[in-house]
Amino acid sequence: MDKKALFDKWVSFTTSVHQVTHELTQNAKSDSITPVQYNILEYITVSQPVTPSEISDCQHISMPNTSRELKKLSEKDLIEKLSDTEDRRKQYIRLSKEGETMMNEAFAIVESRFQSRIRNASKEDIEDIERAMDILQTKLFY
Amino acid sequence: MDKKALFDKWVSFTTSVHQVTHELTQNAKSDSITPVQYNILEYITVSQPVTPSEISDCQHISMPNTSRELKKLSEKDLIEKLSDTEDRRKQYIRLSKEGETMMNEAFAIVESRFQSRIRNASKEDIEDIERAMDILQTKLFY
DNA sequence: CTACTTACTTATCATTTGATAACAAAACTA
DNA sequence: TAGTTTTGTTATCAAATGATAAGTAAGTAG
Repeated sequence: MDKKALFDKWVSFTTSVHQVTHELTQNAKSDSITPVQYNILEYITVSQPVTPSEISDCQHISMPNTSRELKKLSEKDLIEKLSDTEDRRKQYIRLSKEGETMMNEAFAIVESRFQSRIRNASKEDIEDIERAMDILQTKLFY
Repeated sequence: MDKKALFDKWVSFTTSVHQVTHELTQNAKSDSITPVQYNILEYITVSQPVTPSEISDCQHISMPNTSRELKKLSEKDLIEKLSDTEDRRKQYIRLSKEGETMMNEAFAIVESRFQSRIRNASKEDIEDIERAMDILQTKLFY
């Protein structure tokens, strides 16, 4: 297989990943937050504590818009802001108790859908899947 | 590894896929179309000819909004609408010459970024990547 | 032929998102 | 200390997106 064919395969593969991700995550989030807010919360969940700048960089949202959305999340009591004691310009963002509860619920829905998707997979299948994800994450999606 | 751990790995994996996809595709599209319009064109590109209903289903856009965006793409001469001769309610959407040119340019940018990402991969790496994508597409992202 | 369904369109409205300018406060640097 | 950079905020505006109601035209079923 030449490199052009590998690219085509990559296109098809990523399309499938996006498709399935959408299936598993749709309607999992609470209606009280917007899609962008959910993405931010998801990022905070796996990376906390994070600064607004990091959120801005990783989620590709401008600082003013990041600040606005964080303010809204804060007003909804889903996150907490802590000032860095060293550099008082910086803030550390964490999920609040409520935010954690909300994200746990969302993740539980997604996980149950995920588990039912692999319900019929054999032990060998699971190991194959695991290995394949490791390979791709190391060699392609680093 | 238990199934919970596999789920965690899946979360991390899909996050990476989305991250890298974003890197490779950012600014590849023409400024004259919106992100949603690009997604629609991308779908048409790989699946043409398609009906508005199929676009609506697969891209998760309501029929009224799909219709609106297709109208805009049509006004920009990027797509062509053909009525089905059998069932005259149906339409078949295809890229126009201009639409193809635009999508070819976008894909060329993405592909060159993709190729430079795997520039350092050995022949074995390429084969591993290829196999891993096959496995995941068959067993997980079907 | 009538009623119902399907495929798509038009119009309208509210919300979300993205972009920009202007600002403030803290930290760094020469 | 004066000027610069970093980090974040506020305000404002335009564009993109999502949702809904109402309508048309073609096909289908009784």
